[in-house]
Amino acid sequence: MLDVRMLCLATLMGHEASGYDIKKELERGVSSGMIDASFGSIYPALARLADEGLITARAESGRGRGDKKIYAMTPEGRAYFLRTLAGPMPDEKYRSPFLFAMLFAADLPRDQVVRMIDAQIAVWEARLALADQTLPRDEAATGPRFVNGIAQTMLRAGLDFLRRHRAGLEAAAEASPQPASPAPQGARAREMTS
Amino acid sequence: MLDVRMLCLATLMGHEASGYDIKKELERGVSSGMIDASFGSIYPALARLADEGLITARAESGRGRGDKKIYAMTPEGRAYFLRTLAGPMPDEKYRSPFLFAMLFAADLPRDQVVRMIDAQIAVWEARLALADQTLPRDEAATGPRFVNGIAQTMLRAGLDFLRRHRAGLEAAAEASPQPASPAPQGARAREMTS
DNA sequence: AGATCCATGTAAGACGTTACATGATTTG
DNA sequence: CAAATCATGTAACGTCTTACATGGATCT
Repeated sequence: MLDVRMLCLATLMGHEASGYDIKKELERGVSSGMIDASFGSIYPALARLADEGLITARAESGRGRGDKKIYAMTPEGRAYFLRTLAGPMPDEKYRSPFLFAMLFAADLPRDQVVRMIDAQIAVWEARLALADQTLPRDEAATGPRFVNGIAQTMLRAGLDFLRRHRAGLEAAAEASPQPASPAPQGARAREMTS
Repeated sequence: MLDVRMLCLATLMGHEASGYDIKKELERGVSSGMIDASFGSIYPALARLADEGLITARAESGRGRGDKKIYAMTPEGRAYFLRTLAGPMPDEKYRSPFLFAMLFAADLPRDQVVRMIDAQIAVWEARLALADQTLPRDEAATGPRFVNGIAQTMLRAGLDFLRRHRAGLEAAAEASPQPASPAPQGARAREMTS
């Protein structure tokens, strides 16, 4: 599980929505960055879910913009969703191009490594800001608050680490200046270890 | 990038290997948990990379077990790999069934939530143990050390958070006991938590 | 002797993205 | 009026997994 179907159902657990709405919530919601889905997968998924009776479709037209299909959970849908959450879940997967690239930091020019770290800091800071802003003081939303909390905690730890090591690299660069750019072959960045 | 091709090249950056070897290193290596690949994608990828001249194939037979194809980087392969690392990278994606499920903690029976947290603690503890053990005191391997370091830092932060909240849930359960709903199922292992 | 590991590969199918096709409405 | 946003859908394509097909070697 944890496919487009579940993503759609998850959104509809909160409130009814159209395919378009769901896409937007996945982009700028609590789970943004975690998972994403495109229209090409959302629309067929919604059609199939409606077929199976897990959600209902209601057409809304005339008002403001044109035709719009609004989907809502059925009791069977809710049951199915919660049952699936209780069932076996696939392993988590953290797919990070940044960490992958950093594995080869020693083979890359130091200034490129610094640039990558800066970029990652920016990404995580943005994610942290999103988490701060996404969840107001809604006491009832324990689930989202929990997820936001753990995300913030881990992001802050990661950012700390990055900032400390970035500073270390800068210092090392001043101690032994290294010409920038593409593959001077012998050069190795060294004092990352802390 | 960050597909099977890059995964194979990444492994071969370190040392020559067969398809089988690569699979195993991806399973129990630094990047395990981050990315995985199956034989069905590795073997074709290696064949294509050899076709393109980015790696060489050498057959090794007779010794011990039967036929085995050992692949090794070419200079072009190395250049291609590093060039790709320097190029544009896709966004990171953290796909966590656990966090996804926790978004709906309020809709799930409390003991199921506790069980999920315990399971996640076990997973992260295992990952942490792997990180501790994976990297010896190899001073030269700055990249892997960096990646391991940040992984440990973030995992420890996450584990802290989970343990604190698990304790909070237990306390709440004693204050207002709530029966388990869907399937009582039986006893559950509990001693993993530390 | 049977299970498990080593070792390679192919084929079918799941799942998702990008690009295409279409059209109304709002905003600058 | 042009551009962006709202809104839905289909088709082609890519990528990866699962299952299949095969066979030798090692361990119990």
